[in-house]
Amino acid sequence: MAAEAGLSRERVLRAAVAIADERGTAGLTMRSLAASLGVEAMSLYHHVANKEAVLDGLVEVVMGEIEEAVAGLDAPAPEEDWRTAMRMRVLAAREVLVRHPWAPGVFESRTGTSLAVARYYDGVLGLMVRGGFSYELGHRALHALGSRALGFSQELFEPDGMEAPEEALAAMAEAVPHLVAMIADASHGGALLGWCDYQAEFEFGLDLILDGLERLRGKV
Amino acid sequence: MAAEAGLSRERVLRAAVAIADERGTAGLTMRSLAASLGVEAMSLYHHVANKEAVLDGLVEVVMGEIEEAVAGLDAPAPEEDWRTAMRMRVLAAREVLVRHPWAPGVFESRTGTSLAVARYYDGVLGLMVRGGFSYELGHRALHALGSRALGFSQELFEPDGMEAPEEALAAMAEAVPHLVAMIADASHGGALLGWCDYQAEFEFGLDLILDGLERLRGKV
DNA sequence: CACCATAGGCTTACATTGTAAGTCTGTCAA
DNA sequence: TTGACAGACTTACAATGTAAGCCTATGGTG
Repeated sequence: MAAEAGLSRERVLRAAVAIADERGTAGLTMRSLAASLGVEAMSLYHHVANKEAVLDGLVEVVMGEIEEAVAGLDAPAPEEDWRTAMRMRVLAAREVLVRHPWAPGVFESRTGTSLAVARYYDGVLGLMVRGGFSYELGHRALHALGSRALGFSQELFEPDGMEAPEEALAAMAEAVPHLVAMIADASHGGALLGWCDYQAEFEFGLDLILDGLERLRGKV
Repeated sequence: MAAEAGLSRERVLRAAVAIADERGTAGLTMRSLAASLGVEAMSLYHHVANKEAVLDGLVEVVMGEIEEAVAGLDAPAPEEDWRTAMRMRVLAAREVLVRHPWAPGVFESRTGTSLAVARYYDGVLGLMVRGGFSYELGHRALHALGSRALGFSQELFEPDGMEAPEEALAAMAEAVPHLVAMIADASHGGALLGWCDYQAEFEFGLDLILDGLERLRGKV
């Protein structure tokens, strides 16, 4: 929409984030990106190698926001309370990802490790080591946490839309009796939709893992 | 490559799986799929609605293989030992996914819940309920497990290729001191590449979660 | 000062993809 | 016999990434 001064890798990436935020990654094409900068598609190639590089850049930007959020945290020293320090860090990362719902998909699509992501995991590992983890346990912990360390987990169910809850469920009712019973049982919310609190579920899973790690700390 | 008799949804999906297995999903186009069946691209549309439907079909096929693997299991009754029953089920699913490395990506790309996936999770939930879980804990457990219940977890690091281990690591060495130290420390394998055993790491994370759940069983 | 190399924009053109629309043909029921 | 239809094919197009080359102002150098 806005033209302004010359382009730059930074301006291009910022615009890409903006488009992804409002239209999702499907709406992010080299042409739409260029248009949002008041420029032609091919001009972008003076600043980024290709579209893959743009996606890599998105990861960089998001990781930057996460590092910033983590830096602004007032967390306990890991030597004192690694569990709380870790929990705060992960939840801070999660807040950033919630602002960019497309980010998990982009993270997963990147093959090969980006420096920004490696640096983040290095920080996570450092935190655990300072908290008394052996490198071996730290290693296993990184795997066990997986993307949860970055604040997201794979939801195979109802990722975004509403998916016509009643009809869909009714249609498969007899095929999935336990799920139906589980929803019927739920004393929470009451209705079908929105009856489950993703943030709470995320924290539950995170705590489950952190508890397990704490129990192993020092022993392995 | 082979023509043979008429098409059918099943033949199309089988061919799609074959292509994904050998060329990855990037190599799976309507044209390549048609060609592998000795047919023109548009002919496929008599049997599948569109490419999305093909991808949905891939999920169906994989879930079918998983259900088959699970059915062939000689697992203890959940009432006796839910933990072992669950563990065996998940690892059986994982074996199927290892045969189809593209599957996780396709699962993640599907929005909205497929019947096949819902049915699988229904089975997992049923197992836990028979093992003494409340619906509430079963619910949380499904979230905590996430895709791990299907046998895969998000690896943000070195997803497939070799990624020039020494050079890449050396390049980022000063940015990620803890990771470097961790690798140096590793008494396992010895070399950089292949030094970490994904299957073992997966099982570690799985057991961490199952242990945590067992501790909560009956209490919530 | 003249000059020209370069950065960074633009235009054109093409291959690859999914898929809409319509055609052709053999099979089987009326 | 016929005629409807399933299921193949042909053609055509829009969207996308990107290769190749053009054009122009800017600024360092003879």
